[in-house]
Amino acid sequence: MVVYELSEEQTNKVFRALADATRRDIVRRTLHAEVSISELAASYDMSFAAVQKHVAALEAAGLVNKIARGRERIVRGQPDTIRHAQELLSSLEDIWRQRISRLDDFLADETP
Amino acid sequence: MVVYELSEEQTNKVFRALADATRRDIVRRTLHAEVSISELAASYDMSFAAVQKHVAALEAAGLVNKIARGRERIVRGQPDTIRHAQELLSSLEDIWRQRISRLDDFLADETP
DNA sequence: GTATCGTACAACCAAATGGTTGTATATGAG
DNA sequence: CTCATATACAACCATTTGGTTGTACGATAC
Repeated sequence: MVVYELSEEQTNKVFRALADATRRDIVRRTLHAEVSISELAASYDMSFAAVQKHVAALEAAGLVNKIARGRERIVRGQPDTIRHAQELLSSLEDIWRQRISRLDDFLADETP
Repeated sequence: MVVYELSEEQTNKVFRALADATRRDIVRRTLHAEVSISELAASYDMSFAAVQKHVAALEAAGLVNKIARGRERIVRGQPDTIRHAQELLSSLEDIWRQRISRLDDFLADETP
């Protein structure tokens, strides 16, 4: 049930974007409800421009998108991209599980 | 069913470590089978020291560990840490699902 | 023993990252 | 219209990252 393939470069961006507590918090908040950039900026101890850059990194990764509403930009989380990241991690776990089951087979063969 | 809590800093390291194609490949290979650092280094178009640094980043993130075997260091993937990352992503997805179900409730209320 | 292999680690470098301030521009309020 | 708000974006800076080469050292092969 593979949905879409992310390029290596896109995958890098997704994980890179998630490797920062502020950005993870922005993702949480924008998945929970629609928030403007200035509302986000009010929450963090950094400049508006810094928050803007974090949102831009998340947008480039496809983890959020922005829509114009009046003079505000509403940031919305993109659950699909999170699912892509989950699928990649699941595929890693599958590799492990296959190894375990290979080991089980081996043991079943060797110890009759 | 929370297993362990990763500190923010550890979480950063995990996602940062996964934000690189070479490192993701190392994780895949070390989950599949035990591999020495020099075996890994032979696969990538970069110096031994560069691969060593990638392994060190993965080790600091808890995504692999190293054991000594003779003069070799065997690198082994750590599926538990991958599971931690998955749980974090799942918690983000849950936020989204809760929002959808709140929206459903609202619609059920408003449209009798 | 000596030579070689596998690893560790330091020093160095260019590029990317994560923050800042400052300026410009469009929208909404009064 | 004027003023304040929300955003965009450039320029700048310190730190981190991702690579390099070189040196050192323990373990194995011969």
